[in-house]
Amino acid sequence: MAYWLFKSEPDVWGWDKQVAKGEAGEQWDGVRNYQARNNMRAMKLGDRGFFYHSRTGLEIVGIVEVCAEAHQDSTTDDERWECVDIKAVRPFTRPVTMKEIKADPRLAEMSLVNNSRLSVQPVTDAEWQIICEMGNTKP
DNA sequence: GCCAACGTTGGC
DNA sequence: GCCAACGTTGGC
Repeated sequence: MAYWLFKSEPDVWGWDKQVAKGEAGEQWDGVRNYQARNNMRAMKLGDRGFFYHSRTGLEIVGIVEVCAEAHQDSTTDDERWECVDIKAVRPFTRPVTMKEIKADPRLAEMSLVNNSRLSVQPVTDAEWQIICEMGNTKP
């Protein structure tokens, strides 16, 4: 199983809205960046991801699961853009902030740290474990 | 609200 | 196919 990180702007689509969608989940639409789209194409059913709040939160607030593999983004007719569906799994016991992530040398390779503009990113197994521990949350 | 970093566009 | 100009993102 692979791990990922999804960035949201909480003003537009935050963790609470994601939780409200329940088991059905919701498509992660609106991505208009090839690298981010390619990451979504690589996702498999059951893959897990961190749910990150950018701009007004700057912290990882929860864990999500891919509940539908890549398909056409229904918010556009442009066939280039695809997205997956994700559903909330559990919130972080304690959110892990960008500050904490930046302060840990083991996490220095994360895109979140060195390519802040990529909105859908891969996360390694090791990074996943470390961040879950930091948030006192079951992986 | 500012601005650096990055991705995309389009003229040549 | 290069690269300058432009638009967007996101941390601060």
